[in-house]
Amino acid sequence: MPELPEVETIAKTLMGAHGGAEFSIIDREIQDALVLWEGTLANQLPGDFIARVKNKIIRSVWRRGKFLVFTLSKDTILIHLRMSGDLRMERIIDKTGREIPLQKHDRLVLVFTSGFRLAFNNPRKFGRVWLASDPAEILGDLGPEPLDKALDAGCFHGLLQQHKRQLKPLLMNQHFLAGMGNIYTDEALYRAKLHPLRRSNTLSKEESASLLDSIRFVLQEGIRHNGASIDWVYRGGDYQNHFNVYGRTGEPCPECGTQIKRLIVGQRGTHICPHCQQA
DNA sequence: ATAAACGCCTGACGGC
DNA sequence: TGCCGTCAGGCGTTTA
Repeated sequence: MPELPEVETIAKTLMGAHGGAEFSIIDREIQDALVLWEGTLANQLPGDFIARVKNKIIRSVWRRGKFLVFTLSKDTILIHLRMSGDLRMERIIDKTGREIPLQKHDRLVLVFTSGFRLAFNNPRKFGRVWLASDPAEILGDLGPEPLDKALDAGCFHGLLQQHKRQLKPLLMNQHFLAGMGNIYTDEALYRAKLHPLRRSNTLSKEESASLLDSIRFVLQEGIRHNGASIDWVYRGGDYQNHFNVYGRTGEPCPECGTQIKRLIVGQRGTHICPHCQQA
């Protein structure tokens, strides 16, 4: 499910920003970890992972691209939710003293001494968890953060010029730019009035600047709405009610009224206004 | 260098 | 009701 705004929303929630301070994982001590599906661990054996996180304290939570990063008193946990991952911070014991059962597809659980636990639910088993002494081991190859002010229009134009690729797959390549996924890429290209198959090196400086502006706009709007909730994977945000093209095949373009068209680009469902976004 | 094809997994949904 | 194809917010590897 999650792209940059959804991961940002989760990170803020785990810092206590939304559901209240008791759901924060900051300064919580990890009492134990349950590895319910071994494949979840990308670079550790279950026994080694559990031993290394036990009795560690979570000092900070942050996001890089679509990765969630927990800095521990020693070592770092990194989580990528991929398509269907979700995190649940919840009480272990309910008010009547009964233990709350784990859910179907819970793959890994961090148990805190505070009486809460963080469950990593992951139906499709695509998501992964890493443990690293240095987070750069995992994050090192990521492209720039789209919301980082150090990335200016001129710089972005230069990056686009370095490739002769279709815009949409390039923007979704995490080595090129970190955090864009299928939805926000479609929305950004629509807002910039650029066709997803346009070659990246054919953009003018003005078009590159407009694209960067559009990327930032849709990401910031996504964050402001606490992300998007779609289908059976629900996160609590409502940005899905503000999509202009994604999932709106056959509906009128808000700008010109032309029917939104669905095509396949880079093996991904892609939504455009054929009038506003000319090839 | 670029991109298509495929694999990894489970679940929802629509058509028959 | 069940079966079947299609689709799904991601990404790595292989192939062309």
